[in-house]
Amino acid sequence: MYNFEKNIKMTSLTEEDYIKAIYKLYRIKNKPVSTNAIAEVMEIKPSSVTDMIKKLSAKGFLEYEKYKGVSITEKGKKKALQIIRKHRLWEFFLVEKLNFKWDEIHVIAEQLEHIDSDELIDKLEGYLNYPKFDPHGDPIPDKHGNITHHKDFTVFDLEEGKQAVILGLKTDNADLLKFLDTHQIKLQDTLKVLAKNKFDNSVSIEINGKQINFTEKTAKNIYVKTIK
Amino acid sequence: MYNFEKNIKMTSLTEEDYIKAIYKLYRIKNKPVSTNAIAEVMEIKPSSVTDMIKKLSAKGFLEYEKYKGVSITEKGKKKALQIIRKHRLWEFFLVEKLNFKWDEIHVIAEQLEHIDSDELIDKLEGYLNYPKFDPHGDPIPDKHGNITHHKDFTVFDLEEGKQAVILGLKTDNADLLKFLDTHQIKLQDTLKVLAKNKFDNSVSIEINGKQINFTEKTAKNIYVKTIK
DNA sequence: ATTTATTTTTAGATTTGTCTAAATTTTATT
DNA sequence: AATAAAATTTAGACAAATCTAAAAATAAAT
Repeated sequence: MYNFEKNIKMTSLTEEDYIKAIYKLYRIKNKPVSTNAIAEVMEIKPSSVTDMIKKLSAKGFLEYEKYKGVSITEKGKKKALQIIRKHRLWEFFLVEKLNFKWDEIHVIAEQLEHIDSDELIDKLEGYLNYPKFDPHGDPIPDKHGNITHHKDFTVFDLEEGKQAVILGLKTDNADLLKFLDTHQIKLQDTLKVLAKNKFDNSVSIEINGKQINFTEKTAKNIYVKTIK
Repeated sequence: MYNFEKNIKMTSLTEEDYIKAIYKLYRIKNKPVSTNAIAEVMEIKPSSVTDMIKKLSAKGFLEYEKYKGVSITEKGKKKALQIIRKHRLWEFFLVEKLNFKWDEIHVIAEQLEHIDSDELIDKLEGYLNYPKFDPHGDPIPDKHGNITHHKDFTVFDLEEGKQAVILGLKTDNADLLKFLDTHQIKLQDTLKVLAKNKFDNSVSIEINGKQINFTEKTAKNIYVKTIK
C-alpha cells in the first residue's frame, strides 16, 4: 500500500523476525541456511519460509538461490544487528532499571526490539551508560552495527583441572537461566573442571565452593575463558 | 488462526487503536459515536470502520446498532484505559529519564503502548515513582483503570482579569507543543487574561511577565484552573 | 411529504503472512 | 545408476485489515 505519513517503516515486524533468525543461523553455520532450519527455529512451515525469503531477497536483505538455501547480505546483517542491539539494550534496561530477573526478560524484549526510533535507542543506550554486554553476557552492537562476538569456547571444551570464568550464555532459554539461578551461578563466576565423565559426557565442576554436574547440553551452552 | 504458545494477545494492535480512538470520542461526546467520526480521527475509510466495529462488538468491547453509531462497553473502557495508562507512563519515562522534549514523545509512545506485559508496566510505574500526570498534564490511570479527568475548562473559558494555572493540554499535537515551547510556556505556569477580543475570538494573556495573544483554537486546547 | 444530500453499509478486490497438499528437486541408499 | 527418502517449491486457500464503488438507510431541505 502507500506508506506516506505514518508507518514509514520499511521492514515489517515479521520481516524483522526472519532477518534476525536467518542472521543468527548463518552466523553459526557460516554457509547458506536451509529453508527447513529457518522453519524450525521460527516454528512455522517451510512453505511460508520460501515465500518470505523470496521477498526479503528481492528487498536485498538476503541472497537466495532456489533449492540452495539463503545467506544474509551486508544490508541484512546490518538490519539484524540493529534489531539485536535493540533487543539487548532493552534487556539490560529491564534487569538494571526495572529489576526483572534474567529469565523473564527475553519475551518482553522480543516485543521491544521492534520499536522503531533510532533516537530512542541511542538515548536509551546513553541512559544505561553504554553497556557492552546484556544480562546473559551477550555483546551489544554499537550504533554502527559493530560487535565482537564471544569465542565459541564453552565449559564442554575445558580440559580436566582447568579453571575458567563464565562470560556468557549461548541461549536465552528461561529453563537454563532458572537452573543456573537455583545454583547461584552468575556471569563472571569462576569455575574449575573436576572431571569430564566419559559415560554420559557430563562435566563435574566446582563453583562458588560447591560441586555440580553439568550435562553435555548445559556445558555446551556456557561460554567461558580460561584463567592462568 | 490458532493462538497457542506465542502471541496469546487477545486484541490485535489495530483493534487496540480502534478501542482507544472510540473511547476518546465517546468520552467527549458522551453518546454513540458515528462511523464517519471514527474514520476521520483514524484517517481510514468509513467502510473499514464498519467492519471493525462489528468485530469489536462481537468481542464485547463495543455496543453497536446498525446506522446508530457505537458506544463503548465497560470491558472496552477498561481496555482503553489500560492502553492510555501505558501510553502516558511511557511518555513520562521518555521525558523524565531519556530527556526527550514533550513534542517528540507522542509517536514513540504510540508504539510502546502496545507492548503486552502487565508486569512491565507496573514495574515501570514504580520505577517512575507513580506519576499522576504525563508530560502534557494528562492524568495517568492506575492499574485498575481509575482516572480523574480534567475539568473541561480552558483558557478560552476564562473571563477578563481572571488568573489561572495551566493544568494540561487537550491535544498532544506537536505544533502546539512547539508553539508553547517558543514562548517558554510550561505546565503549572500562571497566566492572567488581559482581554478577550470579540473580533477574532483571540485571548490576550500575560504569562511569565510577557504578553501573548492566543487564538481561539490554542486557547481552547489549554486546560486551566482559576486561582484566588 | 417529497426530494436531495449525507451517512452508513454491503459487496467484491487487494495485500500480508500464513497454511495444506501436491509437485519438483536434491540427497541418500541400496 | 536406479530408486527411495528428504527437502524445497508451487499452487491454491484463508484470515486480517484495508480499499473502491455501489446500494441502502437516515437526515436535511425544499
